[in-house]
Amino acid sequence: MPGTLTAKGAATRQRIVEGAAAEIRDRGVLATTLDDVRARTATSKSQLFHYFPGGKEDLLLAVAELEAARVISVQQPHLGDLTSWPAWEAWRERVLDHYREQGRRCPLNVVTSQLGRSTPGAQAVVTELIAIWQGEIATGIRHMQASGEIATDVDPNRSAAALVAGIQGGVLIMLSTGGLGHLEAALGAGIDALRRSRRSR
Amino acid sequence: MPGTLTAKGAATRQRIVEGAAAEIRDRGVLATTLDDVRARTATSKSQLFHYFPGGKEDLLLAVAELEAARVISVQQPHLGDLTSWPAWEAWRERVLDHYREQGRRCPLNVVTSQLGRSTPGAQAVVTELIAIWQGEIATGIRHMQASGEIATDVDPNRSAAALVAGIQGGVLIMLSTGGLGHLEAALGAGIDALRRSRRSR
DNA sequence: CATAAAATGGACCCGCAAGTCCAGATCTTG
DNA sequence: CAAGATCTGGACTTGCGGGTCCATTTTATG
Repeated sequence: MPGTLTAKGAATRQRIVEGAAAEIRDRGVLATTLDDVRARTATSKSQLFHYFPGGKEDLLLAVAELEAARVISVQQPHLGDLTSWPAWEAWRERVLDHYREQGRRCPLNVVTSQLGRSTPGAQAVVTELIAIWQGEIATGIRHMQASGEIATDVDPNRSAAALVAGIQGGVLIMLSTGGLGHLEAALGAGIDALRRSRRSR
Repeated sequence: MPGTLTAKGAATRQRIVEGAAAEIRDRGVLATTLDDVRARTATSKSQLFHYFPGGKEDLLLAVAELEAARVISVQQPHLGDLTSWPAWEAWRERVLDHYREQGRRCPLNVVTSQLGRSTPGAQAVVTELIAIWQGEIATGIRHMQASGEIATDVDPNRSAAALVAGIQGGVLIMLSTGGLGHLEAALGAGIDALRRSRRSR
């Protein structure tokens, strides 16, 4: 492991992580070998272990971090600005569009399900991702409560948790069945519940 | 592959599947080798390939079918009898209890995420499981609509889909974080939405 | 420009686990 | 009880893929 990274070194490291992520997206974690990554990124075996001393596990962890960041960033700027019903709709559409075009490949779920429970590092990545996601949604709910669009007896964290769970499940089901129906239903039901909260008191 | 199974043969086959399922529950798919299964079930290599000519994949598929059946049966008889609010509550408790005690191990999600998208067989198992689960819930909703406990403008299939997605996501998150909060929130929010439907019109 | 650290290439090792094979035991059924 | 199927034991092969090693080249820095 290098003490300090050269500019060239940092570039190579990044190339490896991105190449590995792409390979995994294309062919799955199970089917991706270090040799595949090596071939795709035009690097040598020693480079892989130079930048990821822990071997494959290290590399997978770096990929998981990259993909976790992607999951959030692809929802922006909508996710950070849930301040009106049209904004919620825009976010909803964005999420659906993303998974529609991404089709069968949810890189993060794939990666984490591979090393999910095993390594504490990967677990931390997932936990943080969920926390951020849920936090953004909860902030949106509080904002809507402040402007009187959502009833104040709604628990922002709990509702956000339910919504995140629904999205996760919807994506998971899509990965197996190929259908977007469940994701669409979960998003719709979750947002509808918020929207109707005012009227139901 | 045997043309017909002897009584003894059937027993052995079953012993293998159940042993493999237990091993996977204990140590994960990744860490489970055919030798582990062989040791645990007191069988020989040739027996494994005698009953599962397709090798590991065949065996995993059989395990997936077993676990899928378990997922449903553990929710019975409640899942098949969602005809009153107390019944819904009982079902909810059962699901939570099950995953609470099962802790970090969701055998089905583990198995399917391993070969999920790859093999059409495993995909069929998951698709069918989801369909049955969702169908049972939808039936319960229709029953409650008939007795006036749920508003008639609720789409049973869509609501059931959202609920199943929430449960799946909640379980998935529990697998990574260890917390039951999301599952609990998803179940609570989903049922609450149904319960409030009458009042919100 | 000298020197030490970092980066690179690629040959090599090694263990593991899936899968093969066949001899022999056991069962079924006419 | 005989014959053909089914079942079982376990040694063996094989390939793959993660990980090691070291020689060589490139880069930073005084």
